[in-house]
Amino acid sequence: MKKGNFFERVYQIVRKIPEGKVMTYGQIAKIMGTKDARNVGWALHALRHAQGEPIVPCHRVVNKDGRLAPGYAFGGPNEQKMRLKAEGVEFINEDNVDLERSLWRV
DNA sequence: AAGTTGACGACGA
DNA sequence: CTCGTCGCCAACT
Repeated sequence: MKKGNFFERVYQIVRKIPEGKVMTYGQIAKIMGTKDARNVGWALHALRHAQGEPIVPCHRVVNKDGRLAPGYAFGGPNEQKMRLKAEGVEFINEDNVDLERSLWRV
């Protein structure tokens, strides 16, 4: 049994998010069959200093507010917004993604 | 080894 | 709005 199963699962799911779509931590956690949304964020956090895995579009992962944690984003909340917009994700306002349109539904 | 923290979510008060 | 609590897992101290 592998131990990093949890993280790998998170990466696997996040990697398959198509452009112009986003997923929430809770959504990912639920897909994995757990309620551990905060560890999903932790898995992404780990990517910051260890991109050992293939490219993981962590900017497509948002919290329930439709945005990343203020200040903990890969390069700043502004970076996230700019990046998602560049992929075609619609924003409801300067800080919130239009989850109704851009939430990746399986 | 044991306790605390963390890119979260949801509900209650 | 803030505060507290539970859920669940890995990393950090």
